[in-house]
Amino acid sequence: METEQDTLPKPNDQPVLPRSYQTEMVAQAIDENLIVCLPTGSGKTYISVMLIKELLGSTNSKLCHGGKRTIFLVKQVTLVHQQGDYISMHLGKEISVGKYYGDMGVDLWNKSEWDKELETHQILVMTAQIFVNILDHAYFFNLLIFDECHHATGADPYASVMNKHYNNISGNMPRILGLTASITSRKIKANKLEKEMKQLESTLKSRVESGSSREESRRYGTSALVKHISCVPYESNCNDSIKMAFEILDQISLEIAEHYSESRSERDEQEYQLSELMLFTDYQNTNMFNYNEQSARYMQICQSQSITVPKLKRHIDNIKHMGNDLGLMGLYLASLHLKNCLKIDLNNQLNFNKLSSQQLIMNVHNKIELMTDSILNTLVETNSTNYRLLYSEKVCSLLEQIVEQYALTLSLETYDYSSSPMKCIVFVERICTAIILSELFENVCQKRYPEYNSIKSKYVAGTKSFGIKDVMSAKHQRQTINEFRTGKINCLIATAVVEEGLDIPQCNLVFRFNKPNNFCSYMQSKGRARAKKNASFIILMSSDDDKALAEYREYEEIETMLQNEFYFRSLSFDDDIEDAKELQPYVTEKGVIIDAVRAVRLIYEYCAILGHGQIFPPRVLFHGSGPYTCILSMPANCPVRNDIM
DNA sequence: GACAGCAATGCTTTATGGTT
DNA sequence: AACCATAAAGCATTGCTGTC
Repeated sequence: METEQDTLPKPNDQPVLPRSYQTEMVAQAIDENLIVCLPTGSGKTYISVMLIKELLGSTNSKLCHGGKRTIFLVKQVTLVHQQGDYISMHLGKEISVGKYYGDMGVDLWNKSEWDKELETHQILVMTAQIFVNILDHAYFFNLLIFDECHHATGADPYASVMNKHYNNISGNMPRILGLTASITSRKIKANKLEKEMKQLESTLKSRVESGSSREESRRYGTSALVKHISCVPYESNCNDSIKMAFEILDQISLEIAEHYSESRSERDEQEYQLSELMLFTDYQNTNMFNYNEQSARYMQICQSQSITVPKLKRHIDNIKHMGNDLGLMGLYLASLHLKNCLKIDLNNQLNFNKLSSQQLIMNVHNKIELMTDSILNTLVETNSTNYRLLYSEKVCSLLEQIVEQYALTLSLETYDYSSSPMKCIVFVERICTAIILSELFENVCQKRYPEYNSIKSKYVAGTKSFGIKDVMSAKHQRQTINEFRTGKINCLIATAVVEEGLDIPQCNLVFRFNKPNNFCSYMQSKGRARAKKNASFIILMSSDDDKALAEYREYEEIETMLQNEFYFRSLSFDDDIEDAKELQPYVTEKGVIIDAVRAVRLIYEYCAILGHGQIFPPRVLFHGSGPYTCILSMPANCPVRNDIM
């Protein structure tokens, strides 16, 4: 995620110099609880490292002498390692960082074991759930960092940490730092952003600070070129025989639904009978036999329904979806999957099911087999050169774009990249899309069209899924991503797993094949596109889908709002305004009014331009409470050398 | 007073994750 | 591997409101 490109410790690691907005953020975080809102890739984790360093003082003494500890909370287990290593690397050897997650059996630990851990480690990285568990032991913490803090909503462990334990405590409240790129994970309208932001602020008892209105952080954030490509939906392109295949699928779907509702009414009846029977059962003698029999029958029906039939329906829906999204080839590959699946089912699980379900499955299997082997197969064979029929326009333009970009990258490439010059990610919504699309690529690239041969693709998806079964263990995931990092693969097809958590290298080409589910998702996937030069973020959408277009526009609006929001907010809503009002705004000869808040901002911007923030941050010191004086020390490379009063 | 259209609500499906 | 939880989209239902 937003660790820098060199997350893996390298031998020639150069010391990272803080950028001015980072220093500024840290300076503010020392004084108040803060939610840092910066785009992916701008070094949020480094800000937390700096803050940990600043507040290290209170973690030095032993627990019994009033020593406190720093907690870094993350959402996922993989992030425990990733962020833990990052922090540990930047803090140096003398600071001890502990890592904790559920698999270690920490839940079984008692207080004395935790005492030991807290005594030996000053910084503890863990998943939020574990922190909730140990909070009962009443330890003291100086600093609480929430990684990806936009998750702090509803009943999330993040929120429950704040709500349950830090609601009424005023004296021993730790300093809180939230890190996020997107404020909210919900899908929201631009005009609701304000509300969400307030909500998050009140949950974390912090203030949102997004330094991204300044030039410098923007430079380090994502600067990908955004491109929208609208494609004609596949249905309008296909011919009658393909439509027929879809009709068969519809029919099967209908049959399943019928069967389902039929047996559901049967189940309802059984349930009714069962409940009737229960009223008259004395649970001791004669009626017991009836009751047992009835309930056994009921269970059987429940089981046969709940396991196979809805699954089958989902499968069919998936296939239809594939067909519409990817084209004939996708339809063919997907139904091949189902055919094999059903064959296995027929061999294994048959005895579990009721007779009518058996027949249904058999029936569906036959139809699918017929469709796959005779209709689709011949269609694919006879149209083997007809691009437009085999693949949907979305797939076509995806391929075209990749090839185009590949050529471009090759022509621009300098010598420093020994591995693959191109790294490309395609984000899809469903796991099955990822599977089928990668098969499709393989098909296209290796067999039919050698000009696409340079594309080597694999997919990454979550471990748990329904529908098309294809085990994707965490180990397998890591392995695939490693291959991607080293350049063995140059095109990764991924679901939302990759958006958060997994450590993905920078890419110069990122696609949204399906639309993102929410704003957070949009930001994360966009944040993946940040190569040194010529990174593109390409959105594919269907041309008849006005809603999707509106959604993207909405996201872009929110994005710019996030960059500017902070400035407007501090003028109109924050309690800063009271302080600011006390100071007379400065008016230039031309009549431009600069008030206190704006002035501070201007100074920081000026400094950013001056030294790219790597020399010294400006320091502002306030004295007194009523009419106070302010000492401003400018950076060393500023022409104004003396302190300004 | 009847009917159409829009907003709020609830249910299901599709993802993800963590823990046992 | 199975279970739980969350979030959001899509769809259907309900209820309100405005118009004829």
